[in-house]
Amino acid sequence: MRREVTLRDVAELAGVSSRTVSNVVNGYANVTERTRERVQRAVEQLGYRPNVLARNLAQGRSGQIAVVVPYLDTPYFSELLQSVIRTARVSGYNVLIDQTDGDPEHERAFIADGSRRLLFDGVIFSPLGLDQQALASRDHNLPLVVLGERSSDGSFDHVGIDDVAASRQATEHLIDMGRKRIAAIGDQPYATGEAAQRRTRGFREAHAARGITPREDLIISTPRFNRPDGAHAMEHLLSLAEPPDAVFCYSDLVALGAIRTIVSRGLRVPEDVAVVGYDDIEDGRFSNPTVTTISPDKEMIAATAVERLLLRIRSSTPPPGLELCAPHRLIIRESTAGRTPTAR
Amino acid sequence: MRREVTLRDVAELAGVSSRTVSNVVNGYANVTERTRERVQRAVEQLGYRPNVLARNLAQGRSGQIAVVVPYLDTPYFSELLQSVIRTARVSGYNVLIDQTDGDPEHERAFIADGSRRLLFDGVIFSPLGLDQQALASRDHNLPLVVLGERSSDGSFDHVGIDDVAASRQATEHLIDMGRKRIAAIGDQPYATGEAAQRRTRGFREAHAARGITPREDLIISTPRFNRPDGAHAMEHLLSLAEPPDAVFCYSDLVALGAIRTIVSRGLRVPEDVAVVGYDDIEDGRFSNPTVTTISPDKEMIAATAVERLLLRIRSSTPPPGLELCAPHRLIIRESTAGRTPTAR
DNA sequence: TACGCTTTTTGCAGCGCTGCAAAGCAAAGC
DNA sequence: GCTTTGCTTTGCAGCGCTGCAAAAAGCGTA
Repeated sequence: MRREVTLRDVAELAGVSSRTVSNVVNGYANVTERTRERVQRAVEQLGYRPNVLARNLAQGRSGQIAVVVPYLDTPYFSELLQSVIRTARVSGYNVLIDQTDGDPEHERAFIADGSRRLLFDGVIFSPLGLDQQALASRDHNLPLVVLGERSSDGSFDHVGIDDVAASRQATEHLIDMGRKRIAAIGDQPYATGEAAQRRTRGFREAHAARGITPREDLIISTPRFNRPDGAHAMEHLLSLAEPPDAVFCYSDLVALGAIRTIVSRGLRVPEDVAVVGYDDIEDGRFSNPTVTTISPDKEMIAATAVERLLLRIRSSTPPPGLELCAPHRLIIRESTAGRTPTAR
Repeated sequence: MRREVTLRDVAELAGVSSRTVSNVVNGYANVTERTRERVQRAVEQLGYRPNVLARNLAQGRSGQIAVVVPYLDTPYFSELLQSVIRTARVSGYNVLIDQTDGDPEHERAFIADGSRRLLFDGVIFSPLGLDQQALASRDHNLPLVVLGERSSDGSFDHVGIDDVAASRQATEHLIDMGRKRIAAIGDQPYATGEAAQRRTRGFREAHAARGITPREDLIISTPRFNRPDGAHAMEHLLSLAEPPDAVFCYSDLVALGAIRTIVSRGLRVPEDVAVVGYDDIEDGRFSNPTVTTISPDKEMIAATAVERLLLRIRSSTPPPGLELCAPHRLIIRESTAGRTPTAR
């Protein structure tokens, strides 16, 4: 493997200093057209490519941002990641992705122990196993934007949607269609379940607003928000003496799992049990039945997260940590409204 | 922000040379216990963390591998990526992920133009828009493993399953359950559609093996393998004078889209139309009905790809490019077998 | 022609680490 | 006592690029 062409090689051929070549390559101002052309020609002739590693070291930055999510195969995250990658690319950043499996140690390693620090200039982080306190004890020099769980403590930005309002809206939709026994699947009544708890709060607020008392035995906890969890929880609910006639699920995956259980018991959605999900993943737009859901504006969440992170990376004095709220809307589909002739 | 602690700082405190500290930090042999301890203590006292950027430059490698896929939100890829990340991590590699949206220019940039070269030591690549020829004109110094499309030209490894055999098996299953008019959704009769063409070949072979002539108008091309494509193709098929009574779909997403269309027309799966998919993504295990599918051994594909890539990275003389075949099996579910619990 | 000012180009000193080869040193052999 | 052998430790020269500050070159004006 022949030695790589360096700045110096180009400089020699073009008859200028290596610093000038660097200036041309990086598009700095204050280079005469004549010089620029000469250098350009030498660059092409030698097939010069900047050495990213050397540049990184000299600049003390890597041009990469990391996105850390619990599970990559969760459609919500992969759809979100897609937008993050596109947005970051526009600003010249590569995206380094890692999944933690929700393991607190692994999550901690990413934002605290600095072993990989410098490999990325900032992190967009979706915690699952780390509580507020662990999050606070992180490396404070690391620009950080948090998604989903945890609210900001002022030292980082948090991007999400208004979970309480969204959940309330979803629940009110079920109440308003005349359902009397509404279940909730996905509560997580412990330190790391902030988002789940916000959704439960919205669920309760909706009941309160309509003057109803929710049945506590219909609020089901699940360890994660995936299909098996939903299927399992629904089995339990259907085995009750007075099973629910509607379910608010804290993710579309949970909803799909629940629907699967309902249908395989020979019951109908929405006639026997109406179902609302959360996240608006593509699955829910093509399932049978299609799933009514809370649709967060993922594009905006991704764009906002990247934008805030780059701002943090670029500013010498860290900007204040903001609580940023993206819009959401309730999308009504078959799982609460009966079948329509053609899929949409 | 205080200056980072360097090797030299540690060396000074421990009273040894910086090279020795380096040796200790990297766990090289031939360091006396006494020295090791002394250095270790200094490292901890100062909170020293190696500077990855500097190490990368000095070593001329980055410790990262890139995985390039067309679409991150395709469950098949995100499930596969999950395994790749886990496997790579064990060997001390970070995974840099990028999606190309199937854009040939973008794909090319990754494996040919070297602008990001050095940022990763090797690439696991799932091409979509690049044909065999474009693939051949890549940077041959870049260790490469290809997934899915394209077979190896001897200069890189290709990992996949036996598409022809799998497709044949899926189609035979439909024939053997007595279906007469079997459609195929997902053919791509152009240079970049190798995998699709292999599946079509298997589809034809199955017919030939049973002495049947497939109806050409039931072989439908689709630009991609996603839900909308499947839904759309199915609409066309159902509008035919003699619509099919079975469909072999080239991905589970296509199958889910097709099923959605069938069901929303008031027809039943599998009674009116039986459906087989490909990939065995989680969606198909919880959909209504669940989807019969070809299940590639994703764990093994991921493990093999990473293993071969690391081998390439580590060897000075490039090993021969192999054609590696992971096992698969046909998993029969409701979409070809009727509902399990309570039929409706 | 000289002077002050702006624009362009240059030289050099690192960034923090590792490869290489030589130096140091202790135990073993003559 | 002196050389040989084998393990430890060291010094130094980069890796290829950019930040900084100073030098050089233009340029308009006195």
